[in-house]
Amino acid sequence: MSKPTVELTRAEWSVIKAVWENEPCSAPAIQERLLKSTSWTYSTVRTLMDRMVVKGVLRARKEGKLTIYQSAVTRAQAQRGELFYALKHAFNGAFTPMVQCLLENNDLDAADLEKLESLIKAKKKSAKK
Amino acid sequence: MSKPTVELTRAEWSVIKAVWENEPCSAPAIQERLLKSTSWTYSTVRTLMDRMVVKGVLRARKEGKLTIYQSAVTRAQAQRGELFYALKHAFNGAFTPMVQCLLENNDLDAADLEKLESLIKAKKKSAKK
DNA sequence: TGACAGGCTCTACGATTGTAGAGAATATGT
DNA sequence: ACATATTCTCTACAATCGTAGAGCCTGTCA
Repeated sequence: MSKPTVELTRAEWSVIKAVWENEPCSAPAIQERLLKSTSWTYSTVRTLMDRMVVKGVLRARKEGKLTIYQSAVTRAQAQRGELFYALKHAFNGAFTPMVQCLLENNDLDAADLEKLESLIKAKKKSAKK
Repeated sequence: MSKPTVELTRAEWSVIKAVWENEPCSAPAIQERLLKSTSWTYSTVRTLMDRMVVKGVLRARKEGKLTIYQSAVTRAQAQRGELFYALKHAFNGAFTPMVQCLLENNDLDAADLEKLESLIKAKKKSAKK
């Protein structure tokens, strides 16, 4: 009953990240926020946001003349969507090769590796229960 | 000097996977191959493949009247591209949260977890060296 | 020699994505 | 009452993506 897998385009990712960090917020606020990274005009941002409302990833409400937006999907949901997309298409759903690819292509320091190990241990415990 | 991050669309993923399993191969062969899953016509597949040549993810050569295709990127390259896209956009490049998300949202059995642990151990060793 | 089959080339068309301008509406300070 | 600034609405447009039809070539088999 929660959104069936969320899918965001590149531009939409920029927007929703800004929204998560500011919500509830207006379109001009988001445009401001994104200026450094994107130099998009108000029109551009607004168009994106309205399309996202249609897609159901943002929600909009009118407050006087201002339109106030907030996210309709959580960061975790969106992350899952993105990750599962990759998992499904690139790795045919195979989990381990995916992690393997991740491990092989990143410079992880000892601390990262420790962290991962403990995550796995925790997972083991909860699974075993 | 290898391709600067590969990006494939959904349809292109289907095609290139079929190519990897058949190359070198002709467009009709790929169409055949994909019929079960997609029921795309020859035209569709051919168009996709030619666009992929332009993008540089396939390579084509003429053999008599037949056009023979093969991949210009490896599976690993493409997987990396997809994964890094997700890593960058959804996780702002943060590795651990990504793995965490993976762990939290999949049913992994004990064997999977063992496998992961040993991957990490191996990585630790090679890093430390 | 004429009908097929298989492959090819060219063109198309609607949907989505990235990007934005023009002009209306409204509030605000003077 | 007016100039200004802010926000909004509407419309647009090129690029990419998913999908495919129409018609041309050529080898082959009766």
